[in-house]
Amino acid sequence: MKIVLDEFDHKILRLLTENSRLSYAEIGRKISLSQSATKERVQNLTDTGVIKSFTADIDYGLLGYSLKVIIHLKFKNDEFKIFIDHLKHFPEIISCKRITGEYCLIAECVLKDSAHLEHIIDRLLKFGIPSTSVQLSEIKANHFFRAQ
Amino acid sequence: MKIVLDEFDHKILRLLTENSRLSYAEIGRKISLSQSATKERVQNLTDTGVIKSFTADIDYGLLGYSLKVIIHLKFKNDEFKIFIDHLKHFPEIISCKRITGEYCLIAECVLKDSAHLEHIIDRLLKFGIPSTSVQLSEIKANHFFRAQ
DNA sequence: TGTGAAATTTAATGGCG
DNA sequence: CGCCATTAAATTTCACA
Repeated sequence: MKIVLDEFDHKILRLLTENSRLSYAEIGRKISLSQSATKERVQNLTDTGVIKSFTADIDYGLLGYSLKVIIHLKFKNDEFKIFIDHLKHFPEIISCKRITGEYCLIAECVLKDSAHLEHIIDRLLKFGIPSTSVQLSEIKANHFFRAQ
Repeated sequence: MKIVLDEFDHKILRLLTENSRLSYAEIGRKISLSQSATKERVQNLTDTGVIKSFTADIDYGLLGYSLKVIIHLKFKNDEFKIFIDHLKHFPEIISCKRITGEYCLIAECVLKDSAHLEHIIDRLLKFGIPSTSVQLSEIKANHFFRAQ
């Protein structure tokens, strides 16, 4: 199944990716479409699942969690499933994806300092083998890609 | 600098992380705060930078880009800077972070198929050495973390 | 900071091209 | 599908606690 979008839909997706709190009226003005037509399209995009969710990006550094790390995790056989069941006990892990390769999970983790990191690593070692990289800077974040 | 939030702010952050299009009135009802006080707080959270942005998450698979990969990139010396200048010519790369370790950049890339992937890898090889993992599933995505 | 009220702007719906 | 018109709801601003 492939959903084909027109120019209006693409513009809406771009605008909402850049600022998801724009009003329908505001979006409509920017793309020269009435407010009701804009609302209808946004509704369709969410109903079909093209827009998975509207979210806020938070700067955890400002809240005292200035260490952001990427943790790759390696497991024996299918033991990663056990870890996934325990993910809820790792609130510091704000995202986690399963990927191919030796390290089958990749997680983003938000931490106070290196002591906090050590504590998390100790806990992770009960499930698998972690490999940690410190995130230095964010070069591109959730950029909109215009599907052709 | 560390910003300390109270219970109201944390609840607002959680609600907006889960659905950034909630109205102030709706948020206010959920946390038992007037709509104007809620608006004031959301404003403060964005003005101080605690909320970096409001965005939409898009399902590129539904638009024909069903292959999502994580590409790690290795460079000689500081040649990664040259690549960063060319990032704008890689719209398929929707996020890119600088990290510590052998592979100093990690990018999320949205692709049509393996032919598309091959093409991207060929282009990346002009800048550095890529290592690619296919994203299998998203286990946790942009989860809210309640800073203590 | 928070509340409540008034004026302005949006959202939501239904009828029509 | 999109526009317009209408009603309900939300936003914005401000005075006051």
